[in-house]
Amino acid sequence: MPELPEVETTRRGIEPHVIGRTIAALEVYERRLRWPVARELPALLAGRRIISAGRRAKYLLIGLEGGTLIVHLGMSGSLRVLDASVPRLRHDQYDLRLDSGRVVRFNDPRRFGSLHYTEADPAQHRLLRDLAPEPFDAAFNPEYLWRISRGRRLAIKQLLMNSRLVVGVGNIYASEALFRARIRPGRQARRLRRAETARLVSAVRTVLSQAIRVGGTTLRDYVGADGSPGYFRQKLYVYERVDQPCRVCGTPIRHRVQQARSSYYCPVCQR
DNA sequence: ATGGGCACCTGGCTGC
DNA sequence: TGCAGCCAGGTGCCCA
Repeated sequence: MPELPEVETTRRGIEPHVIGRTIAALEVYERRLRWPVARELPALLAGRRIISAGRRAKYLLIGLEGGTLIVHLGMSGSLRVLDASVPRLRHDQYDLRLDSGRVVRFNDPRRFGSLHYTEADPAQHRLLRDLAPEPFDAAFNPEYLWRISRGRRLAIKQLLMNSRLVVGVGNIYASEALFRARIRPGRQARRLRRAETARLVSAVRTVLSQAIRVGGTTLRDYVGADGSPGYFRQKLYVYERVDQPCRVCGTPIRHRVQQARSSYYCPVCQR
């Protein structure tokens, strides 16, 4: 998916177009996403004003008067702001039509994305309530990572990608953060030393914020709200660079499969 | 409690 | 050219 930087880029992209706007209609063309889009949603949303565009982990939170839309982009989803006259394409599943004449259009070839709506506190929604602290919050700190990694036999990369423990980091940024922290992806979490947990917290924050700065990483499907790709791919140190020279020491980058996901690392820089 | 494996779905690429 | 097989940015759920 879109990982945190891509979701944040999307949030920033739609924000100026949606704040203060009223929803003219929600038009659902394909209800079958990861969970079926609720049939009653269009009737619930019509006429509501949008007051905020937020994010929690990889979820976009579109705040309305009296409720919140919870949007997930899955692996291949994107949200774009378009003129309502732009013809729909394959895999466009819904349009949030605004009173400005524009639409926020959701497209997701794999349909792993989702759309939920709640009138309660979104933080208490079942998809959000057990999420770990945001990476840029003070609560995500070396002490926190130290504490949650104690006694854990799973690989540190798996820990980074478990949203109950760390949020926002997916397969690309897990490999990239571990490279920057000089830790091999397969190391057991409980084997990390204090200094390493500190380096890793800082590496997660750095890599996410650098990626946000250039609009995220586009491998295939991802585009921002204006349709443009993210440029962080050019800054990747290890992801999808198997056999290419490490940008730090020149050693060929290695690839291994962990829990059916590709991991990339430098065998010299990372220990 | 923890951790691993599967499922959901489509498309693009590789190799026979 | 056709097609089988594999891989892809996520994550909830089930099982041991």
